[in-house]
Amino acid sequence: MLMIRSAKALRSARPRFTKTAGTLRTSLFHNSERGFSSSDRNLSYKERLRNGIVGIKKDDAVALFQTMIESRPRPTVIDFNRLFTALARTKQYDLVLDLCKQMELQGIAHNIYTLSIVINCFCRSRKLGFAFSAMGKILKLGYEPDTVTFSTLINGLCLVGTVSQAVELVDRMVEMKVIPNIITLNTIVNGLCLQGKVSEAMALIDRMMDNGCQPDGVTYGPILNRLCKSGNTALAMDLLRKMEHRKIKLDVVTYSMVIDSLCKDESLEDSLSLFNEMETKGIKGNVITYNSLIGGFCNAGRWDDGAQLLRDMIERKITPNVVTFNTLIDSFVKEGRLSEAQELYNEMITRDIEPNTITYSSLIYGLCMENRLDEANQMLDLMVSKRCDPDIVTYNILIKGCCKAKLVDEGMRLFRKMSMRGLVADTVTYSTLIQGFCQSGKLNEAKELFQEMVSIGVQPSVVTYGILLDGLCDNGELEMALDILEKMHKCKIDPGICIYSIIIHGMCNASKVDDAWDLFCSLPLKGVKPDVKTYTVMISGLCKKGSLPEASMLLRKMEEDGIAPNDCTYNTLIRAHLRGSDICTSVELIEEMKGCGFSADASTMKMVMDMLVDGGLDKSFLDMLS
DNA sequence: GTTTCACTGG
Repeated sequence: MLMIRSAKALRSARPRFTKTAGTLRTSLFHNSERGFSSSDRNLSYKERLRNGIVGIKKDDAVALFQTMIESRPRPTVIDFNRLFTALARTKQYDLVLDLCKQMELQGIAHNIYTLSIVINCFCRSRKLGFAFSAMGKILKLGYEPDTVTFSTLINGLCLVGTVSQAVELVDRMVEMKVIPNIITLNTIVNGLCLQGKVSEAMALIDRMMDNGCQPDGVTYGPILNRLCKSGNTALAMDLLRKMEHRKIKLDVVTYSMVIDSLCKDESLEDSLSLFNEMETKGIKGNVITYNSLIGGFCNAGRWDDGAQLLRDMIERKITPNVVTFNTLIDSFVKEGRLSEAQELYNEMITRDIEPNTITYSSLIYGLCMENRLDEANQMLDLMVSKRCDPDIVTYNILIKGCCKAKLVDEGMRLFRKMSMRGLVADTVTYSTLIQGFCQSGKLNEAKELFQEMVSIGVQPSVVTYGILLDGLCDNGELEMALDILEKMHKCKIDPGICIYSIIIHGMCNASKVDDAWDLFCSLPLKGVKPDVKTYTVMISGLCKKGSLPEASMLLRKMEEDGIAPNDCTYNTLIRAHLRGSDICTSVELIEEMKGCGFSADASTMKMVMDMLVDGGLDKSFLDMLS
């Protein structure tokens, strides 16, 4: 793999940097993210503020505040502002507002900084009215609102989605001779992006640049994110180049967004070259960059390269996390490589990475695919014992596994177990079980379950209806299927082409090919466009009725309508013509099918073999098929 | 000395 080779070459070109365990530990203890110990509480508030209050927890903050209030001489408002800022950074806005009020009641007055913090907290809590009141208080107290005060309020307006008012406020601040700065601009750009107004955001930046304001990485972040999330990867790439051209420093986050977007677009080669470009500039990929790449490789069917990337990141001291392993495990499982997925799970445990619900659900899915239901159930017990709660997806996977193994009663047992654990069955749960009952020929149970979901207010989806109608048709209850179709019309549920295909199929199976044909012909009037499945089902019905010329004509019509036949369409027609001993047309159809890149399926091959044995076909026919 | 803005993975 080219990329990995080049990554290795890069690595050897850079100086190695190894942190010892000792320095790591020291740096950890400098960090105030840990809680306060009892000895901390004996420190003076000044020392505590100085020791660092980053990431302070609620209880510690309240205790510290209490100490400050009781201290004599009183701390200055500046010290309180420090505490409030730290708390606001942990998003505890209500607590900040509460403590601000208490401080005031203790006779310590707000200054303009405190009021800016208060405005920010109100804005972040989407309480714009109170934020503007605080602004009024600033004016009443004779303070002059500055760029920060205005920017904070502008951000508040952007957060509630009134970006036009935010822009008006910029005009107001300019009138008041307060100069907007880069943060004011970034705030407005973000506000525009929140509203999906990417073009306006870009235009604003250009206008600002004309006025001598230089954008930074923050300016473009929301735009780039928006472009990537809306699938405009090419535009995101263009913007990345524009940023480079404008000499804006790019970081790993910026690159990762575009790399992820390229991976999602299945442009793996482009994402790899961007990754290499980033690393060549000395910007090292992080776990998120690697997770995107691993996902991209797995999606492209390059599972082993994905696993190799995991090795590569470990070697480079980029620590994989639960997402890394989940991506690989899920991908290996879906490819039927369960044992490798299980090895990855074991490696997670070895590396002290805690599996989560997604990890276990993937493994349970893998076991279900192999009909290893006992082990799947054991896995469920294992995750519960490890305090990892199964969710509705986990249960849906297991229930589907039961139904697939024709153990629908076992599926019902899980359904009840799940409900007892407080999980509410959803449309997927009910649909799966209804399908299980239908496939076991237990139509009454299927109907009852359908009734139950409707009566408790779980909305059946088109998929649910499809499953039920298919089950009814397959079990000789076409009339009831038609009744339900009627009900769907009455309830204004758009059946969609899948449902019509199922009904047409049911009609053909019930030897009502003429009814099926009428329904088929009425589809355009209903505004529904037949797809390849609808055509194939109808062709199959005509063949069954013995109307081979009509069936062949329908093949031509679907091509005219721009619907490409698939292998199933061809095989259906070929078998029908073989059955009718029309060897000539069969040969023509086979040639045509081969030209489309399809081949004879198992039942066609079986029919050919049988006919060879009976002498109904020449041996040369077989050569043509291969 | 204290206040404002942003972005990445399942």
